[in-house]
Amino acid sequence: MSVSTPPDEDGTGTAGDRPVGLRERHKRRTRAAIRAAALRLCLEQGFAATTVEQIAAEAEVSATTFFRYFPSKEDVIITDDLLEDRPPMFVGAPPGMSAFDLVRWEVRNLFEWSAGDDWAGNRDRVRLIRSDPALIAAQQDLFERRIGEGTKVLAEYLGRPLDDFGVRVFLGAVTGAINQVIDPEADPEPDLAVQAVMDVLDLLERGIPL
Amino acid sequence: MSVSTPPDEDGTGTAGDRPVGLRERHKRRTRAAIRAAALRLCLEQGFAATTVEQIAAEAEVSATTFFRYFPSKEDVIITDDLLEDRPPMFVGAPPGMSAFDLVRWEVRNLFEWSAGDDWAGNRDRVRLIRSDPALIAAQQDLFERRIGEGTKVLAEYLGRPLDDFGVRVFLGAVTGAINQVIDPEADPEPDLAVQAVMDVLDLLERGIPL
DNA sequence: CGGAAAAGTGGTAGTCACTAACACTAGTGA
DNA sequence: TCACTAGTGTTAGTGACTACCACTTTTCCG
Repeated sequence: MSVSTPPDEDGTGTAGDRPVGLRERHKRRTRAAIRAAALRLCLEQGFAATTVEQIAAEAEVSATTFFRYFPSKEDVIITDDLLEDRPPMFVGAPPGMSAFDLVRWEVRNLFEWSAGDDWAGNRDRVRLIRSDPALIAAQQDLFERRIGEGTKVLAEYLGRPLDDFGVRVFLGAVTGAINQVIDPEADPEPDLAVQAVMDVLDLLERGIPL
Repeated sequence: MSVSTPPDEDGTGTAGDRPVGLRERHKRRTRAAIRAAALRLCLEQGFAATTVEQIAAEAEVSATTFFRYFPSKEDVIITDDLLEDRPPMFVGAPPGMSAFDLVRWEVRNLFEWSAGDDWAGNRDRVRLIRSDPALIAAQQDLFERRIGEGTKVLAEYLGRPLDDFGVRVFLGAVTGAINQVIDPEADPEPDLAVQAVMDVLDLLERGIPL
């Protein structure tokens, strides 16, 4: 059992579900090429100093095409097809856990999952995101949206009404705390990050002694 | 004692500290005029659909001047001179409180303070901010920055090392939870909002029963 | 009081993210 | 093989924001 292997994302097109025609294959390759070009250029020059035109040129497409693949300049960096294809948070968890254990379970899964992928687990990418306020904001945004979904699932799991006050407070507190702790980490050893998150959860569960 | 009266912001220029020359007076009036124009137009047409040129025209200045007063289009709405001039969070609190009581104290002060002001307490403004993702993001940003300052002050107040792990977790949790609760409120009765925040703090202090 | 310095303003031109419309090409499915 | 469709490049445009320059007004000081 455990976490299933992430699908390949490198453009070979052996993964997906239904149609693996020439067209589909080409699209995946282009998408990956744009991502790679963006990361390369942004690491060199910084995100703000890199223009969409440059990225497009490097990936050998037009700027228009860039925007057909990614709705914004930030998106090319923060987006992550792997996570996108994942079910919403907490879905598929074994029943009967406490809210805290449920989060622990989800966090562990998340890290395991992304660690196996070239893009999602890419250290340079993570570092890049932390280096630019626009990227930080965009990621925050994405995070928030996921939490919105998570709230409903969590409420259901716990047998509480949707949009339950306690559930909202819980998730807000957990994610807020995690954000504070994960964000300023200089060197993002993945294992260290997981440990920090677990420490946060322990602290919140037992009550913060302040 | 208690909270001091907010300075006037309406352009009469009887408030500030040192120089109340013609120039300074004019600047305040212009600043207020731009704000008013922006709010009026954005409430009518929505924030996204309102251009800086329109706002500038309505306030009878050039677009260039607009950007001399406000660094971005969002800034004209989310910014708040009152809060800007306030000391950082937690400064001036009576000693010896717990972290939770300290936050309660700060929140109460904050609400009292802003309630007395035309701009900071403006309901339309609050509603407008909630209506547009760009404004929400910008406000979040401002909030985050304030919390950064607050962390240091809080650590010092509690006699802990700066950037203490527990302090960071505490503030992250508190603000994250508050965000979740305050944000989706349809009708922002100020007193209701305060009550919600207090409920959040109680919940976090006692431990969330989940 | 008068005149130089400083501060504020408008206009022009330019960059960059992003969108809409159109014509073109290449994979797809019958 | 032949229409159909999806993907692409080009062009033109909008809107936020910046840099620069010339002009006016306030302030400061001898």
